[in-house]
Amino acid sequence: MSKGLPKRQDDYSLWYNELVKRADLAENSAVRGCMVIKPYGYSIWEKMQQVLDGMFKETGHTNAYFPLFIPKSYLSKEASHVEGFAKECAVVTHYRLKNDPNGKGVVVDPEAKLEEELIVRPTSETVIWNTYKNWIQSYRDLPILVNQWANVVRWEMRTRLFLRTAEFLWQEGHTAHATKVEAIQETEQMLQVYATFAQEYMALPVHKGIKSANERFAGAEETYCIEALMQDGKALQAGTSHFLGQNFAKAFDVKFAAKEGGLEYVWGTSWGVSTRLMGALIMAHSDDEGLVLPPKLAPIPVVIVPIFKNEDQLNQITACVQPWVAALKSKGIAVKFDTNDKFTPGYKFAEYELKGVPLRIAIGPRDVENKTVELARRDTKEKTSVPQEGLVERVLGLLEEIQNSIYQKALSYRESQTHSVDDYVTFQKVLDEKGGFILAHWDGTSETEEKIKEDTKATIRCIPLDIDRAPGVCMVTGKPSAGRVLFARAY
RNA sequence: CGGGGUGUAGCGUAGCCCGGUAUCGCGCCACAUUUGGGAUGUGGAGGUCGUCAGUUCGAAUCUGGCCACCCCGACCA
Repeated sequence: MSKGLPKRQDDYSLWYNELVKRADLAENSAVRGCMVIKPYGYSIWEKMQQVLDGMFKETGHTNAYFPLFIPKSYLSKEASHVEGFAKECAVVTHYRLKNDPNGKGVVVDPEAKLEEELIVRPTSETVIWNTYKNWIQSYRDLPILVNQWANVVRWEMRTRLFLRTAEFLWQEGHTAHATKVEAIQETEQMLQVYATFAQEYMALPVHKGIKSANERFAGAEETYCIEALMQDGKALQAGTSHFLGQNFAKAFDVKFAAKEGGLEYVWGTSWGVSTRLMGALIMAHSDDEGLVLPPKLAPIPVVIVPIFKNEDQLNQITACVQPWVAALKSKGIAVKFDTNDKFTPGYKFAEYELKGVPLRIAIGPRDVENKTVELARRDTKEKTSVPQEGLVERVLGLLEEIQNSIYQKALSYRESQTHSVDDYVTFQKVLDEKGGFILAHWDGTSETEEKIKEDTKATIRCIPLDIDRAPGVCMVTGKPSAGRVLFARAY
């Protein structure tokens, strides 16, 4: 049947691509590597933004906006930063077009060459620290707690909808502090914000941890991250929070007069999550029938499908339904009452399943007579006939239960796909046969990490902060290890 | 960026080897009958064959460039 999705088991990445398109989340655009986020997909992103923005404000941050373009010279001021991003920058070299002398459209006007090229921001540390230099004179100006919602461009060689696109949407927080301790606290606080968001809203269990030196953000002293496991056994970095030390302050000469006297460099952090979270959300929960969305992020948490043969029947159903819609709305739950008669109920059932609507209520003449409705859960595919009495409370309870149940399912999947391994042979075997997270000992050197990556394609996702770590010996070199680290093949 | 593959109506495709302007299904439009798991019938509309150039009387078909997408690699907060 052409209407069915490809099966996850047959071809996971085909399943993912098809699901993103068929559920109307996004599609490829005419521009290489850049996607069109469609209304349904964008409304999920908006929900994410709304929740995250609230959490940022709650922790004292305010939004601002910095330029899309960064003078080329800024990027090179922080040595490791430029090294990390130089290979994937889009560059603006001219500012004007003119009519093609051969009469075919327009060409770049060679006389309109920029004195200094502009980089389309791959991230905004440089332009922001250049600005902070002017904002900061004294300890009284600190801390600065700013976030921006923006688009950035990284010229990736191989792109995938939501997971890696040449242009993507994200938020980037950039904070400046008087002390190292305070900056580290900020970094850790925002990591916790991300972890809370992932777990409580996305229903996505994540490990909090610290990146190894190899995987650290270009220009950071320490990179904290949250790591999630997808249904194909691959890991996905879902958010990062960087302690920048004084690196950018030094690069852009940002100093402040300390309370105790004397000039000191400012301490910085930056932290971000992107539309990649959409990819995580899709891959973590969805099944062969389509999307499975957690109620807290679903654009349509509840849909009511009336079943009717004529206007009379629809009117009777509408009379039943209207009070429920109003009551749920007053509790902050958006309900779609789909009275469209161009599609059959069966078609609608399939469509809302594809789109991941968490809870479906069907009501027809039979139900009107018996004072019942049919409730269908997207996550478990359970259908039950229940009395109309107390429906609103039942729906509220069920939404909460679905949210929890999706999380628990993802959590138990992750637990079942997490293995502790002590020797390198078993490590490779588990990786090939099962995938998932592997907790193993590592001697702490970049060389060993590099060797493991070359041998197995697995990387250290993080040095976990939320798992008890006991010393041991490295599975590769036999040298001492401070504790197990989290390995996986990753997106 | 290297290797492999693909590009024909909104979507999925046949035709390509062996040149003569295009097949089928889904979807779309109209009407009728339908509506509790992707309805049925009848009629109808819709195509610069990715794009640019070349060969030819004639190109979806042969040749070359370019573009995009998919898979594998390299790269990748």
